Amino acid sequence: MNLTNTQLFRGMTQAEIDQLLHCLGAAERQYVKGSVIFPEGEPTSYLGVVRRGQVLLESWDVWGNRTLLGSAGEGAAFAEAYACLPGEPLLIRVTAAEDTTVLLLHVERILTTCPSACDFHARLIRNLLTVCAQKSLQLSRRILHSGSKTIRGRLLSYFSECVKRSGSATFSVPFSRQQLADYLGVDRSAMSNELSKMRREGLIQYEKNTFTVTDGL
Amino acid sequence: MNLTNTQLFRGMTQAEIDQLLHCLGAAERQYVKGSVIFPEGEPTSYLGVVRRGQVLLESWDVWGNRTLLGSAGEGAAFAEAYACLPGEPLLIRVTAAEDTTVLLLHVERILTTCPSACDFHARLIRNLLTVCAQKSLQLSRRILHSGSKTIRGRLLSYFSECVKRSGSATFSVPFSRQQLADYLGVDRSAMSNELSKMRREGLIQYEKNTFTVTDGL
DNA sequence: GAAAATATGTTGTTATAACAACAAAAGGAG
DNA sequence: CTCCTTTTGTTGTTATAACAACATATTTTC
Repeated sequence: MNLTNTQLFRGMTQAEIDQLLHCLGAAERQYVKGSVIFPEGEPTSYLGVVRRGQVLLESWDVWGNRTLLGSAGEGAAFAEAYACLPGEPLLIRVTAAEDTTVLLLHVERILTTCPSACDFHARLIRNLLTVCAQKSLQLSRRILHSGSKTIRGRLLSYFSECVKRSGSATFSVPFSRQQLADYLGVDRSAMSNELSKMRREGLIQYEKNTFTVTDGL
Repeated sequence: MNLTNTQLFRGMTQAEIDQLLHCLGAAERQYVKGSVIFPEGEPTSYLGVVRRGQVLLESWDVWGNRTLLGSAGEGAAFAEAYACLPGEPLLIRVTAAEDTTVLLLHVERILTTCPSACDFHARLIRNLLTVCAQKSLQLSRRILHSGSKTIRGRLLSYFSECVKRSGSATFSVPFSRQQLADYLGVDRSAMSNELSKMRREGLIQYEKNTFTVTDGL
């Protein structure tokens, strides 16, 4: 993943980014599938950017229910809210959904070093704000998808976002069935059942993680 | 509400804030209970700060279910994420829960005007980032409260946050019963029923909007 | 390629929350 | 104070999703 295409480094040249990374003391780390990148309950001073792979943001309650707050694919930032709030313990655990490479940036350095000295540093701060705002919207959408009381309603709400985002009636979801169920806050088997029903009724088609909304949604 | 106590203006003197407000062209507006401050679907260039009263952030799906994303009390900012993302249509509607006075700030002006010229302007941008990050956490908590499949689980999750935030086993919630139900994504009458059960079982006590968790939560 | 592990789909049963309808209480307006 | 409106609580019924258990399919590992 080229960093020039990420939200965080948008508007910068590769040379500027290289200089910035050096100045910020950025570290690149690799994680094997399933390993924990940031544990729940601990604060972090670092914000992450996915260079390769995918990370999951998940939480487990006392009864063992997992909630999936979301995922970050290539180029996406994660844990930026916590990194901006020193000492704030993570409500979620960040894990590698597959073998993943991430870039870790010390947010304090982004915010405190020479904010006026270099042009692109100011740009970086502004980009960070944009990323935070977008993450808020992502979370809002996540909430609205769970607004319906029925499984079908939640699926349709989620699918309609997928259609809008991909600009096509056919799209692939970045989740396994279990993950999607946890994201929508429903039981996996009940969701599988509902998906089958919807397919039988001609509302949708799907093959693995690729879905097509056949009815005009 | 004194602005020196708000997250957005934290660390500034009244004189600095006054100067800033003038420089930013801030506008104060009043809204009667129930009126719409920002309509759903429209973008906004303004971020709001509640000076007096309370605002609600709510959304309605096609089936008529209302979801309450949260509320902003005195001193709290709202719509900051949308204001930071020009052209982004609001997923929610912002209304006055009671007679309310708000301060409206044009975010572009915060971000583009003389970012290096004045000290407290840089401070404002940094504060805005903090506010955005905190809002993200608020939304994350909101999601985690709906993680449990049972009404009781959701109530306990929410109450446990209230206890933590207020630092006391007795706290008041900023919601009516209907609003709390919409916030937790459950039916109001079923929630009332569950609250009664929990009271009978000695888990909680309540009187209007003041709750006490009697069991060590 | 075979075996194991994991993921997905199916069905039936049961618990639970939604829903509807109403009663009671609280709050506001005149 | 009284009437009206709104909010909250109660109960019974019904729809629905959770759950459990299993079958099938897919992926991973050796």
